[in-house]
Amino acid sequence: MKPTPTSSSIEDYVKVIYSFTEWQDKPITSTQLAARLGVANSSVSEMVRKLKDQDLVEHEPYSPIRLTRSGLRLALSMVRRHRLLETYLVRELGYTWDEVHEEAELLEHAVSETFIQRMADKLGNPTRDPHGDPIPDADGHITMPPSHRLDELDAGHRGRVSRISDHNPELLRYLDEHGIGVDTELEIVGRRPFGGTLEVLAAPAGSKDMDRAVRLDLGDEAAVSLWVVTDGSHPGCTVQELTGGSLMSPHTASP
Amino acid sequence: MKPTPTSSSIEDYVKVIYSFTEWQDKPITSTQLAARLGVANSSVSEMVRKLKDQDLVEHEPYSPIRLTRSGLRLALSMVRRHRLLETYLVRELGYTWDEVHEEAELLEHAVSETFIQRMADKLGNPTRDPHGDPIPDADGHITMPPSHRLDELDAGHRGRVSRISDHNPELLRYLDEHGIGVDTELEIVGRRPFGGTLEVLAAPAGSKDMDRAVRLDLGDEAAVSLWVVTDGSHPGCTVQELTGGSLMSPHTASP
DNA sequence: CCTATTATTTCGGTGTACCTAAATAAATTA
DNA sequence: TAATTTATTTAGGTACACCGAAATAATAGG
Ligand SMILES: [Mn+2]
Ligand SMILES: [Mn+2]
Ligand SMILES: [Mn+2]
Ligand SMILES: [Mn+2]
Repeated sequence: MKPTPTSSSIEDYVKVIYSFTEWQDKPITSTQLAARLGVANSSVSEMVRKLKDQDLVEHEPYSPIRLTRSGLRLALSMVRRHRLLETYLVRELGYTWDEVHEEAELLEHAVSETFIQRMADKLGNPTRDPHGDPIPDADGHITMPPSHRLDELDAGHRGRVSRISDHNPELLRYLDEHGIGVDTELEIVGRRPFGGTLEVLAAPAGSKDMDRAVRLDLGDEAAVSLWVVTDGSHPGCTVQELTGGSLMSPHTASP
Repeated sequence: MKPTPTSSSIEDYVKVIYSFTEWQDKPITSTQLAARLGVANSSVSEMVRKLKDQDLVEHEPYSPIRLTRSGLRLALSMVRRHRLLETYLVRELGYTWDEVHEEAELLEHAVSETFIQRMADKLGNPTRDPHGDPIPDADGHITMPPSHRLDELDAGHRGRVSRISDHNPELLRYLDEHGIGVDTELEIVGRRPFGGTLEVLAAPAGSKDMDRAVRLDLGDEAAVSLWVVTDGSHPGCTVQELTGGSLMSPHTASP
């Protein structure tokens, strides 16, 4: 419960801890966190102790790591920064969706709260980034569409692409070349068992019937990176991730 | 002569060393460098040793510090980054000229070379920042207008404001409120001796005659922060600061 | 239930960029 | 010139964010 001097490392740790539970509910372990951050396990142990001192995470030795309320606040502010930056880079500076993640990963730690606000205003307060990920608002509210990972869906199902993991630029370029992007309509034709390819029909955003759809085989990496909302699921629920107070606190007096 | 792993500290040191000689020719001393960076003298001694190892500066103990050719290259790339960012913030995100310096001071270390290029393209490759400072082009060429500091000019002289030091936001706001900005026409009416105020007439950019000009007293801090080109001086000389190679080298493979 | 494997933490150590205090060189002044 | 003042460097130490290797806890297999 120290006075919380933040740093880009702390920001990244907290953001990764948050991201892990964004689309499923198991909390992250030390080893998983290390893998995602590209650091040694021992580094995570030390940093988690520090995060706990600063009341950003809950943690008992040898058990998974959970964000506290103020950790969640910081995480959401970083996620907001990251996704707004990605959106800005695409809309205002002509970046493609496979270029933005890396750039945003650094910029998110360097821009001021003022910058974020001006950017959000200029963009009209968008609610989805270029990969379909929801952008938390300035108060920490975030709307999660009820999505399913493509590899968990059976043949015959249809859906609209709601998000695509942005961590592999090559995959993004591949999908783009084959006409798959946010809001693309997909139908699962069939699947080869035991982690083989997934056969899908893809039609551009908005096409309700699959006439002009393209047939495509997707490998495992694509299948676990694509999320869809199935027809007839509820429109999306606003998750009140935080109550009270805006997100700007940790960054108003940063450096 | 090490393989040059750069860092934001190194970038700031080199940039400050460069800036010191941008408008006069004495090289910077250890103490002056420490003062401008806001660090202890001892920190400068250590860092200068490292800069010398990396062939970014020339330095003999107890003597002033000079950039080498590759130090100058790095410095110009940082100055370009800083000034393009300031220009972008004003033109695209509605910042005022007193807000941009601090923001650019951090962003300059975080943006990629791609970001710089896209920004420069969008702005139409500007050659002056919001404070009138010249922006080096991508090859390290920079055009310095033949400017004089206002406090070095005698009564009766006229000139056009070519640059205003951007380090004091309060001063920038003050000058702005009183109608002084880049390209304002100034005439020195008189001065109180011994560091007193300087009395000037100020007319908006473009006004050739001083009829609608405003009378104003400027204190010492304002006088040393304002630079003017006097009527009838040559139009400005392109200084070939670097020959061969573009500036992008140190940043293409940063983190 | 004991053992082997795996997960996690602890320990000792590194590089960067700072700091204060002490030592030394250079420049002034008497 | 000698003494004093000022500038600069060196010495010793801190915080941060890492690392590999060793120790320890948890889990899984027999
Ligand atoms: Mn990051
Ligand atoms: Mn994204
Ligand atoms: Mn800087
Ligand atoms: Mn400027």
